[in-house]
Amino acid sequence: MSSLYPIREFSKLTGVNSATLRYWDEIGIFSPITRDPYNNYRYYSIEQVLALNFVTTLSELGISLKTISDLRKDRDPEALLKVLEARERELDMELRELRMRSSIIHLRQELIRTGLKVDETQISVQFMDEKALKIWPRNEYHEGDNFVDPLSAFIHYSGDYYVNLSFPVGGCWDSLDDFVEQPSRPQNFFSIDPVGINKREEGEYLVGYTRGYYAEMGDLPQRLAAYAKENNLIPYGPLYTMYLYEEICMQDKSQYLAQSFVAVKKASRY
Amino acid sequence: MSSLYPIREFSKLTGVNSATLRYWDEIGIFSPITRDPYNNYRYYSIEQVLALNFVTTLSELGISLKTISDLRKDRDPEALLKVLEARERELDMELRELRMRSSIIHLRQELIRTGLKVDETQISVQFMDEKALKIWPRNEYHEGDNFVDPLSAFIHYSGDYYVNLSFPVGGCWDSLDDFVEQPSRPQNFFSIDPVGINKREEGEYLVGYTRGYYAEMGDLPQRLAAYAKENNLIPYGPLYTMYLYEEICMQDKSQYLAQSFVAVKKASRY
DNA sequence: TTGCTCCTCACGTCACGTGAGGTGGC
DNA sequence: TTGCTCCTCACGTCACGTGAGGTGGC
Repeated sequence: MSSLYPIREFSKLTGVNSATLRYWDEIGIFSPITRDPYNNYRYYSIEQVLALNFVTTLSELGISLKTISDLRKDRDPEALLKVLEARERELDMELRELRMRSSIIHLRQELIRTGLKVDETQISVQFMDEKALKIWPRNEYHEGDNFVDPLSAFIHYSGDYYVNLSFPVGGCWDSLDDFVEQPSRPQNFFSIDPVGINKREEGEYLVGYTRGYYAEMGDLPQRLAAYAKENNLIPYGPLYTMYLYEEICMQDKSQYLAQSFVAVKKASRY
Repeated sequence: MSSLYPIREFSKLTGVNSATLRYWDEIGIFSPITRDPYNNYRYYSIEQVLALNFVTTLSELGISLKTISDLRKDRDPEALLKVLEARERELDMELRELRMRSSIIHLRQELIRTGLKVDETQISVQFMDEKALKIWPRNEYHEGDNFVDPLSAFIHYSGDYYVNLSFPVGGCWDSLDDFVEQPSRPQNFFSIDPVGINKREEGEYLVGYTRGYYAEMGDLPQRLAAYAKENNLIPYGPLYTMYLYEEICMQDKSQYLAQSFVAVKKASRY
């Protein structure tokens, strides 16, 4: 005859909180092998460590106590197999989502860190790595529209394009010239999405910053253009604008921090 | 002046349930831009879609509403960065645990599927793949001990050995001969743990089954030995026993289904 | 009057954790 | 008597979801 353990000892042995053991007893999922008839103390046997382990395992797998209780009432390998198969599919989904959330966090951190270490007043030339993007459909503007109109139109239909709006969103113009001409009308929006099929190419970029609400670019277009001219740089390809600080980390809408950049090459000498 | 959306429209636009919007308003995390002074209807603006998106993103990242609310009260890039860094570390842990749970489920399924398709009465020779194991310390038996004693002794100290008891556990003997001699005293326990440093080698195995409670092996040792002899097979290496059906899927303890197997080679002809 | 959207308020959910107030045997 | 472990019962937690009962304007 093996010895019996009162609840606290059994709790230490298994690492399961006594409150949890009482709760599992109450809902009939796992009960002590015997009770003291006088004081109602719970007593567990050593073999119950193994039995308890199945319950904790299933519970840690994220299977509800209701389902576990059903499985324990009507024990059947096929029923268990079905529950496990279903749960595995769910876990697969959860894994994929967790990985996505993790990369969202990573991208946000990059933006904020850039914001923290930057000298906002300076225009500079920097090497930037290749980055996967998802470029959204071309924006259409009507009289009096600002960036909000095509953005909200798109948000309406974003489901159709498999766009995840949790990734950082930016605006892009076909060229620096377009940015100078229409600074509050990006020709496309894009999101920095690791599974995006578009690429922002690696290379040397002309980079500048400005404070202001969405699409309020101040004199940044002019400053970029002037710097390029003075330094004999030829801008080419699209101009991208990202918000480093917005809604989440700035109270004052006029203090959102935008970064704009466009690829450049040295002008040849004659 | 852009148009205003009542709660149901805003809910459709953003995919956030109206009850959730009301709750977020109540706890002060995200409120409509205005209210109708007569009937208290909530009205949201299109720009709020972007603002709401940050809240849902942070919430989907698993950041508590309390933390989000703190971040929104005192918006500061560094504070947000800290929260994101902490959350990223947590997500890393969660990812690792999810992957582990997923492999636990996978291993359990394998055992049950084997049980479902097996002819329990037959001894057979089967090819088995290599498998990672974690072999536990040598069992010590005293007078009158059965397998439960070293098992419970080990469970006491399992934390010291970094053993995860959620993986399927089996017993092993140094040889078929040892199994025949002491069928209820495995010399080691082991767990099928994908990060285990021990290996069960691939090859041809002599396999048999029996019903009974843990360590009640019936005549299985003799049946295995007899089959080997009749078929000119030489068993070598350790004998492994796994439970295909136990506690989780069998009510009747005498009906647990065990599988035992040992590597074999053909005896040479003279 | 009917139908519609919205409102507030209260209660339910899930798996416990925490504490109050009390008991039994050394 | 004190200290200890255990007991039961009730309430709190978190982020909502659901439903009851009521309002305002077409």
